[in-house]
Amino acid sequence: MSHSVTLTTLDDAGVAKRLCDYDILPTRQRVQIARVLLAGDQHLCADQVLGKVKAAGSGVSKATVYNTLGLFADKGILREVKVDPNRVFYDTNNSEHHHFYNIDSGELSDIDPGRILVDQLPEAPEGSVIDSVEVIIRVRQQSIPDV
Amino acid sequence: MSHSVTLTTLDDAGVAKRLCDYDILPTRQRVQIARVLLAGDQHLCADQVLGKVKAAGSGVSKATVYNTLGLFADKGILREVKVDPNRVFYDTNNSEHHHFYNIDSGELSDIDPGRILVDQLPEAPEGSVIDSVEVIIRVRQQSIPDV
DNA sequence: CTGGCAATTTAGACAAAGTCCAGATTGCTC
DNA sequence: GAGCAATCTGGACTTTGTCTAAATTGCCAG
Repeated sequence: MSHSVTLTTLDDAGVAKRLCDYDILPTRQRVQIARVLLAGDQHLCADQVLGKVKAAGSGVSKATVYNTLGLFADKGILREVKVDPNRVFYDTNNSEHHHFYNIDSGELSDIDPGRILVDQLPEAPEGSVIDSVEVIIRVRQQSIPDV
Repeated sequence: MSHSVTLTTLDDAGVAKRLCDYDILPTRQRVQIARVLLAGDQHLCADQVLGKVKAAGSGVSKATVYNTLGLFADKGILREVKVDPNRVFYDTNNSEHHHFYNIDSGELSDIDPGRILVDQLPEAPEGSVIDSVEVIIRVRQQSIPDV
């Protein structure tokens, strides 16, 4: 039932099937991008995905990577995380959870869902409906205390 | 005691004093930028601040606006809100609160602090300390239901 | 098979937000 | 008012992402 399982061992056919499950036509490029993404839980930005796809020897253009990541997010196979004003992260864990963002290293990590609780959600302003709730805990590298 | 009071009637001397309170040397440009910002509670991005400063007939360069907003945020006179990957918002309300972000209109609004509660804050990952906690509730324009 | 058609992909031009730099100004201090 | 540090400036540059028009692909009917 869980769709956030990620297997490094998924072959092209498996990836293609996964895409179909999400109502995505599995073109060659999409399968290649999905293979990179589904190699374990991770938080990547478009540029990193492009780099990894190219490193894997697959020719996929920048525009296609951007289009495809947007498509995947729309279809729900991954989640966009907007935490850094210069970069959108794509999270292969599409279940409900929140994030730590290390402002020094630029790294994103998941918060154990059991360890945080948002209560008393307010109503959206007149004429709007809630789309998503995101909690971002920004952390810094622990500084060495002054002696 | 509250430093988030904003007065449209603040004169240059008042703004300058305010800046000094925050340990900011009140240069001409900084006072002009502060006057725009302190004209009521608002959420502006750098571009909008630049536009307003120019509209007020004051010559201030783009670089200075960016530098100054960063400085103001560092000093705590305003807060950066990173909710949109292409834009940093500066919030003149520097007290603890969270935001609604309307993804259709691009508008940011405050959540009444009494209407939301984050509980059970998790510990930061090994070697890091919490810098800030931000809750963003993304909302959409309520769509007209299909008939 | 083969023509036709829609969806997808592509390279590269473009756009927006923000940073960087080297030189000019400003404002203190003595 | 000379010297010096801080600040400001225009403009080039960078980064992330979007757009466009043309090429490619996949698929179906005949």
